[in-house]
Amino acid sequence: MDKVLPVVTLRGAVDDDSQPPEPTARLRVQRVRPAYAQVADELRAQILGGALPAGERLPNEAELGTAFGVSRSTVREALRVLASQHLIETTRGVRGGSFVAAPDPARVVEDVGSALGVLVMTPQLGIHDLLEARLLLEPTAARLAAQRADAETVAAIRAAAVAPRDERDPSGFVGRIDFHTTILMATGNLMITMMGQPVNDVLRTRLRRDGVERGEWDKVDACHRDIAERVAAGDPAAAEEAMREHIVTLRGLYERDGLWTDEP
Amino acid sequence: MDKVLPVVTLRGAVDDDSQPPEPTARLRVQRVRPAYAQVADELRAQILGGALPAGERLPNEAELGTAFGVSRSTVREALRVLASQHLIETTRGVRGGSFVAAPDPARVVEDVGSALGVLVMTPQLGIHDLLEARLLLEPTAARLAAQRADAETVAAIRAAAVAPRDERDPSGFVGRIDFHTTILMATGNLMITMMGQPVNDVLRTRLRRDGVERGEWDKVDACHRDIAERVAAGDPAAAEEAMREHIVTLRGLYERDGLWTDEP
DNA sequence: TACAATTTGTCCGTATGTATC
DNA sequence: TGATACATACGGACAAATTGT
Repeated sequence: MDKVLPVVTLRGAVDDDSQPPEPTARLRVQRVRPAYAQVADELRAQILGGALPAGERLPNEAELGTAFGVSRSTVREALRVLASQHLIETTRGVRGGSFVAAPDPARVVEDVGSALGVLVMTPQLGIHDLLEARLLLEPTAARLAAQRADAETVAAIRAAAVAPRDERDPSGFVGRIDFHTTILMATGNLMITMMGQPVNDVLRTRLRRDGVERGEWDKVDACHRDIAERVAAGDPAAAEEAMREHIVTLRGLYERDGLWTDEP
Repeated sequence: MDKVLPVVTLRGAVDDDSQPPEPTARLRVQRVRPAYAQVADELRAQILGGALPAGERLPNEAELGTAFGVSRSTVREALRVLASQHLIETTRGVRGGSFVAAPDPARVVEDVGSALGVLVMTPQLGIHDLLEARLLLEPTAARLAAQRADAETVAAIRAAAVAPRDERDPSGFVGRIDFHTTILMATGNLMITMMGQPVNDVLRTRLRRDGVERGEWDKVDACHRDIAERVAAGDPAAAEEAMREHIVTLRGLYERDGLWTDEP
């Protein structure tokens, strides 16, 4: 309870856009920053600034309230904000409380994906953009994978290439997209994985799985196995080219209409 | 107040991981989903599902409470979660309330950037990964820009190539672009822009700009002008190659240590 | 200018659920 | 089997902000 210092707990502080010489500003200028937001800001700054290291336990809600000079309800609203940004985790019971969360790549990928997800229904982002991005990213990813994959990773890629069909995914649709995710992860570059994953997520949720003959999916599976083998062989150029051709083929499949739906 | 339908407002519902045959699970399984989270989930589903279109005004907090069978405090915590994810915006006063937020590319890029920000302090994501991702993305972006940029875009690129660095321009999406962002946007592909922008954001905030002789920055500016001219000339291959060389050079500059700081 | 209406913001008090010892 | 220490949830009250009259 030492580190949480409410430096300036000014009630009703304005967030200082300093617009006295601007009487024309009409568009909803947030004049006062609510207390819960100020508390959240302060805690976030302390977390990101390293004052509160990962795993650190925060004071309980009542103590935070007195420390910041606000009520418990206000503290709770601030904590909800931080929790939804995965900066803290809170558990109940004695030994419970709010703890600074450790950065988790998987969660960040999720966050990025869901952040991008809200854009995908806008007319500003169409399937053509997604497929172009995929064509930009994944062939090179395949190249890097071929350069770097160790035995374990190769095994994972081979496994993903056979498109596991479970009861919830009889056509293997989701499994096929997972192959692409596996390739991305095989680059060993978390940034590249995170850039590519949202595209696959969106395709997974927005693409209709029916209306395609089984023969087409068989061809896709063959492509995947081919790519997997080229990666396993450690042949970067071949892997890249195979992935490129595969994606171009997929693009034709997707855009030969009917597969893309504007309704989720 | 019609569209907000609390389909199954079960209090104390378990989120069904169905792990009765697993008594060994020790690692904090979230057994019950708190009411505020359930409310947030339901509202989020309605927003993302399109049942609540952008701009729509939600019922006030009291009404939401009775609709979901929870108290107003609980509703408020749910609303804070949604607001922190930029799914709603809340204002006070008559005519105020909570409104479904319109998807905003600039905000999404911000979110992605801040989500990534928590990762760059971990050993799992180093500057090498960022620069590799940049090297993957931006040369091709330059190629696409050279293929597609119209006169106006070319002018913007030229302007960005000579724009002064280190200038804070907090207004808007276009306002705080640097040269690399301009190139990304010139692809005309929002997905590519959003994939590349976080990298630039992170580099901008985490890179020390001092400790480099002015001559080095002059060379960078020269590179930018060179790339801009190749894009303007509509020479995709030349633009791509220039950008690639430029980034490789930058990588050397960054990694010749001292430029990367682990303190924000 | 003043006042009323509406809605979020904030507080308090209390009770309950949950995990640990 | 309690006892403890947390978060979770409720309901009511009032304050503050914004808009309209």
